Amino acid sequence: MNSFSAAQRTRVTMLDVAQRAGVSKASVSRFIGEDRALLSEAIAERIERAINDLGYRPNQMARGLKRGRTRLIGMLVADIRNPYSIAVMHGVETACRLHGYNLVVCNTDRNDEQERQHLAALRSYNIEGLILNTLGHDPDALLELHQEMPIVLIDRKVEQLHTDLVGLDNADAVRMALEHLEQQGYRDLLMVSEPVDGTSSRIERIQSFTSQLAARPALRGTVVKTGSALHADIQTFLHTPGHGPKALFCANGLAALACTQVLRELNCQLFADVGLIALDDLEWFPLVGSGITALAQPTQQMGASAFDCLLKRLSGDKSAARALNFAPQLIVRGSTQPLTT
Amino acid sequence: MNSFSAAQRTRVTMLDVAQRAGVSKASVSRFIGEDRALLSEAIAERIERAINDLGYRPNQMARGLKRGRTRLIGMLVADIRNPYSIAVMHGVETACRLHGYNLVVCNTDRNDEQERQHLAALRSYNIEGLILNTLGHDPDALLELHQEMPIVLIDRKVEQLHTDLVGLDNADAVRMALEHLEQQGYRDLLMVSEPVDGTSSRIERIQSFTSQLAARPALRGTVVKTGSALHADIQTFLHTPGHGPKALFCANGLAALACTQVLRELNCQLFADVGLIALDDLEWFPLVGSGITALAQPTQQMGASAFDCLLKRLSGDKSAARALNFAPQLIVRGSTQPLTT
DNA sequence: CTGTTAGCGCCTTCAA
DNA sequence: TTGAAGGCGCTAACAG
Repeated sequence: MNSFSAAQRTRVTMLDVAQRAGVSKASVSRFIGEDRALLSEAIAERIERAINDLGYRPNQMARGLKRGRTRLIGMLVADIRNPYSIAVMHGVETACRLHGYNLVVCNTDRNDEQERQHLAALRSYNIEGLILNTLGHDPDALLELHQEMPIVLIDRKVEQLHTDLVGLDNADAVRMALEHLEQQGYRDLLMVSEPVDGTSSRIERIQSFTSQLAARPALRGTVVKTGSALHADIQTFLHTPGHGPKALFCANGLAALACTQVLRELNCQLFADVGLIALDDLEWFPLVGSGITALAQPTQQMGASAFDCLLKRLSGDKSAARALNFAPQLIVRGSTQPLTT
Repeated sequence: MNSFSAAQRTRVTMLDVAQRAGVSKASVSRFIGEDRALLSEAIAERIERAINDLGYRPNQMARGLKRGRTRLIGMLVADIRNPYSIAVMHGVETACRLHGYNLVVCNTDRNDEQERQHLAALRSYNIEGLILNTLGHDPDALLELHQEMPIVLIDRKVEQLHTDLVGLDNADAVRMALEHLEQQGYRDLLMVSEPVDGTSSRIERIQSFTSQLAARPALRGTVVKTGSALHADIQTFLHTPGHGPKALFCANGLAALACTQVLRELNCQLFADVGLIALDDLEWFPLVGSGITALAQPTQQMGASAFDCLLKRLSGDKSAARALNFAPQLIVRGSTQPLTT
């Protein structure tokens, strides 16, 4: 028994307030809830004073237990060290605060077992809704969870899980990238993606790349994955006499990081030897070489939208699941300067 | 009344399990709690089966209400977009999971009002302990909170709040930076810090810089702050004929970002014209110019330690508050290559 | 308008 | 070893 658990037991409760104000608990409850209008001036004032004197704060656990409303939103993130996740989370968090919700964030570190554990935990805290950036390796668990609460998927679809989805318009993003690269004079492209592993956004980006290339006869392109072979893949790409000026298309921020590292290892002139465009925009993009051209996702807005979806569902919206596909914004920097060749 | 709140009301409860297993709630409670040893094999098995059949998950809210133990840890972060915060948070989160705790993260965006709101919210959820990276503008509120729960400060001290502190050994970090810069041949230094604003770690770094310079007669140095004047300050520094080779000392990651931007705007050769060392190590440091030399904080470890402190306090440790000052690790890159002049 | 009365889901004596 | 009963702090009928 330490001083803290003792102190906790002694926290001022609704009963304390009621007694001090000389009213019933119900009145206090009305005061702190939505029925304040029902109270007389006099009583309301006494309660208010008592609350302030005692420093009373309602216990959300107890409220939640009774009403089934915890005002808690869960967010499960596959990789919290991905700046994209942080940016979205920031948007969610802001929206939560604006609406009186709080956010419980769990990071799975791309680990299935951790995802399982965290989902169980979130459920046990009676979160009202879940924002989910999942590996999707266990759709059944998610389906079951969806029986109990609204879910919004972020960035990645899950087979058979028909929930709202907030993500990027991947086809359009790829279109913008290809169009820009072609305009600037690049002809020979290498798309670099993280390993797919069932991630829908990665699949969509790669498929869009492949299919749209077919519609742009001026361009040639290949796809490779990040990992130990990346160094060799990029080297091969650069040294194979090609179809014309070469550029890399990085499918997300981490791929951009990996590619930039490799280009430096290969002693490339950044970015005179090879162009580069990246999906996602990171704070250091302007600083590397002549700057990295980016397709920035409106992450803040996406986070806010995700929360909005949840809120709508929580207030009874039962319409069909929607997919919100946001458009990225092209930010041109030195890595795709028009070629003068 | 929507399908979700309805579903929630229907979630399987301890009573359901008890009935299905043909035992009392008390036995189920013992099974899921720490008294499983008291149960007979037969009953334990029946309960276990019932739990699995029904997919029962104990409701943490109810448990918390009864026992005062919510297994919830709060973490308040001043700026979630600072990679340092993320890294520490990642350490905390991992430690939490290992010990069966969950983490509620709040971001104040460096805003006092948001800090106040978030602290109130965390308190209302009966978190058991708090990891705090605060602006420290309202010590009284924190003192009061500390009556109720253990607090561990991260990076920043708060006057009169005598809690455990996890941070960097700032004096030693500055010593390492100065020693390295001097060894590499730099003589004229400019320290760039974010505006102090009462932040203890910033104050300590600046004070250490000033006082340690006095003990190194070979060096000269000045201190400036990030902000709109930074461009001019750095320009002046670079163009003032000086005491010898020049280098910047960035007091944290954000200062490093700001400085690198300015150096590019000034068309500096990164980093032939001027040296640079930064406190904090960011993923893009190797990619800029010849690479940025860093003093990396052991963030993961710091996060884990913070949680450890909390755990100790929660289990009754009442010893005097400790300050855990970690040492950074020097990572030499191109920005401080030995000068050959 | 206000108070009384039942619980929300769980844990914890206290008996059996 | 097990069960019954009371209550954690709060809300939601129901009376008055």
